[in-house]
Amino acid sequence: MTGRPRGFDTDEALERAMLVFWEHGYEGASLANLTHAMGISTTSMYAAFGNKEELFRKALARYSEGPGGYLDQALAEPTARDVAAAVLAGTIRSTTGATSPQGCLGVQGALTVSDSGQDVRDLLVTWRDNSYSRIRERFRRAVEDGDLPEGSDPGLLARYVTALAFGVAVQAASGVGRDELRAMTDAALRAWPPS
Amino acid sequence: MTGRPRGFDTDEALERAMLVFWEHGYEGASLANLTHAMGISTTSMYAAFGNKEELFRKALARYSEGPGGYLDQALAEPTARDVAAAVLAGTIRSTTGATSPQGCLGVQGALTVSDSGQDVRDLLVTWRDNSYSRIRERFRRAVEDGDLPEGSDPGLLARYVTALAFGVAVQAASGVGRDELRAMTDAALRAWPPS
DNA sequence: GCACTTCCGCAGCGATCGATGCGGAAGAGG
DNA sequence: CCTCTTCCGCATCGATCGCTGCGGAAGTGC
Repeated sequence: MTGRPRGFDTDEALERAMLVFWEHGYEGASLANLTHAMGISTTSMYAAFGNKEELFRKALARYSEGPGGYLDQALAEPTARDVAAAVLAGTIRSTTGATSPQGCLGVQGALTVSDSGQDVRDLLVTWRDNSYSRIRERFRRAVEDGDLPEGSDPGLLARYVTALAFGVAVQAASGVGRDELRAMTDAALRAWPPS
Repeated sequence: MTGRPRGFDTDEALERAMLVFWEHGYEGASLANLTHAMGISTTSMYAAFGNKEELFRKALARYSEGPGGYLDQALAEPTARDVAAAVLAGTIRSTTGATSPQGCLGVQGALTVSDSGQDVRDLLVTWRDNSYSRIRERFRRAVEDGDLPEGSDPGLLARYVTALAFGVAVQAASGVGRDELRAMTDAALRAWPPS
């Protein structure tokens, strides 16, 4: 038997949940907030997503492919400079959108947590480290290609780009505007690559 | 009449509370965590500090004068380059200490909050903006002094330094080591000032 | 020693946290 | 229409949240 079909759109509900987590963080978003925004009851949420932590994991995955999808495209840019520029431009666009929360879910989702939230904090630490590692590997390839000066440290350059990106995310979360951040990263990139 | 004197050291208790807020954030630190670390009962905490939010405000003030005190000294450096270098060095030292929590209280204390924590979030937004503004004013003076090239944008340079500092704070909170961050900021400063 | 003030441990406040059990409603297959 | 499966609104769970009233203990000034 097939049974009664679900009465709401799972993707739509997950999108709404992602936005709430993005704005309030994992622990700052209560189930009441989430289910209200998703338009479903707590029962339906548990049946469809498991529990709050699983919901967050799925929301983070959706974030990575949606608002955070610029990273994939940035890594495909032809030169290391273009990669750095695309990462920073994407970060600024995503963290200062007019129709979405300010800042980056991967940064502000769970930078600090209570004793019971350590798993989610670790998840985001891994998420940020994964972003760093992918950029570092891309720069390593750029060195091999002769695109970056011989002897360049891919790890150092990736730390630099991610530090700027995370710094942008913090400032965006504080309300700093898109144009001002863009002017700042433009200036930083004029001195690319740092040595 | 004088009455019975307080049975604990207020400064010591505030120091302990600051460390708990630093590690877990404002909302991630429960009263049970705080009072246990402070070694006092909730009653004593309320009598001495008012309530949780007031305790946080006092802890933040203590942080600004203690672990965050490097900013004052950095602004007194003779050149803009030295100011930038001292800000970044101080940030790294403070966010990667072996005996204190990783990261920066002003960043991770309340980057995102629940509905009831907006006041504390705004407090930290103001705290970060104040740091930015002081650096900007210092750079403005550096331009007047001829220490920075004519036409330099003090606001842009201050955004750059604070973005790096906040980026360092996020990475330190993720467990990135002191030496690696130091190498990164050293490289960034070799291209100072960005234009 | 006495009177008086303040401190602080205990117990518990109402509210909210994440998470569930129950049972009628709703839709699918025969 | 009937049966069976699934969905989901309602009520509520125990735990924890920030916070406070009570009252004995403790220390101070006379």
